Amino acid sequence: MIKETQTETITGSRMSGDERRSQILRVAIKIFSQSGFSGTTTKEIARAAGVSEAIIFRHFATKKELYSAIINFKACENGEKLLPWEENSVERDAIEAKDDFQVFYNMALGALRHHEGDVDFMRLLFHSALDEHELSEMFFEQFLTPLYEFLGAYIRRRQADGAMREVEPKIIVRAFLGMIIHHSLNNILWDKSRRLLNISNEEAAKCFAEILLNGVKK
Amino acid sequence: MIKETQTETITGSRMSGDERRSQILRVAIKIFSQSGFSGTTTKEIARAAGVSEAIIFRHFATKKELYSAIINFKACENGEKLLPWEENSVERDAIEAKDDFQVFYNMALGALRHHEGDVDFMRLLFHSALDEHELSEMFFEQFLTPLYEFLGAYIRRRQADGAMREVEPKIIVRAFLGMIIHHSLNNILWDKSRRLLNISNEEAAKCFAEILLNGVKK
DNA sequence: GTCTATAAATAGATAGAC
DNA sequence: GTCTATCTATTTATAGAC
Repeated sequence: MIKETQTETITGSRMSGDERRSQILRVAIKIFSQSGFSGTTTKEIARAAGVSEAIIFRHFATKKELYSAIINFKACENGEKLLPWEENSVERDAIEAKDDFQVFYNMALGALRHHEGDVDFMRLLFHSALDEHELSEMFFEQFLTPLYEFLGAYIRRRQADGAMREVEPKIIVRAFLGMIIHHSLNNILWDKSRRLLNISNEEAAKCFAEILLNGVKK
Repeated sequence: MIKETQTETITGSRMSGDERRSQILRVAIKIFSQSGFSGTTTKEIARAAGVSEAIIFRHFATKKELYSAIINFKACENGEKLLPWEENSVERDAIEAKDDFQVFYNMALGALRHHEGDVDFMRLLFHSALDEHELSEMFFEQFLTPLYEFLGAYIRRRQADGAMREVEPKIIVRAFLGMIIHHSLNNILWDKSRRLLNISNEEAAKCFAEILLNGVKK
């Protein structure tokens, strides 16, 4: 009789409470990201995690609590490396040196790689945005807003240097993020087979950075 | 006793079959766009339409059929004015005259206005993309693909004229659509109160067109 | 064309044995 | 920590009266 997990590799012995909790969360992220909150059943999650539904409800009081717990789990998983652009030394050097291409190229490439490597979370983010779940608000407050301020501040400095045209920096940021996020969104949602456009992350980052910088240079 | 519709203005007399069908569809679009397919109940739709659930199932055999019927309904509602860029005379003239700014500005402005005026359908489109429903595939085939070809062809001509740099046209299209769609997406999903960036459609279209055209000009 | 009432299926959540 | 069995609420869908 199959009792042990079917999707996880750890088999043979019973997990500790924390291990099981983490495992359920990892599975839940995948399932929720596929079908959204209301499209996902606790039964599905239980099956994918290789446990009974009752176990789910021992670790999480309600389905909603499980969904919300994903936020913290992800936050911990990423350590404190939210706001990645501030910790990356290549990025810091490029900013220091006012090497515009390196700043924008590295940011684009980092984002594209991150999106590609965590499609599940990207989908979860869009689901939560449509559902108006708090996860979406947190993403906005803790990630999007700081990013706009950080990039906006850099652009403002370069405008003061006379290196960029006097366009509202936030609009420039939106244009740039638009290229990047929309490209990832296409890859994830509509053009999974890359029929419409099939380019490497490196090439995309290079083109986007060039278009933007030529677009705003003086 | 309240029997007549609570959300529709036509009251007093009983509707014809077709009228009722259309009314249910209009209501369904709104509700589905808010909560997605699995997040929406037929009871909700019935209540919002001011009819009993049984009526819904008289007009549509299943909930899924109702969801799918939205596609045709929208297609008819838009008449044959899909691919709007090919029918707009201002747009045609601008293309004829090779007035790049007018071409890109008008396209951006038209799209932004359209998104703003049909938020429900935009949300529906994203829901269906995450759900991998056929509506999303149709959008890709019938709208996105032709748009890439159309804009891509224009860019190719301008490259042949020596007016634009030799960058893969599809990448340029993606960058441009990215600015536009991501801007609308922000307005609809994350920045509904416009705290992050509050600009008119005209200003957004102008900035995006300028950034793109300077970005790719020779 | 519309309703009330209800069947049938499925969802989330709990109890109690091991 | 995990299971089987079960309860309750909700949801889709149908029947039959008006």
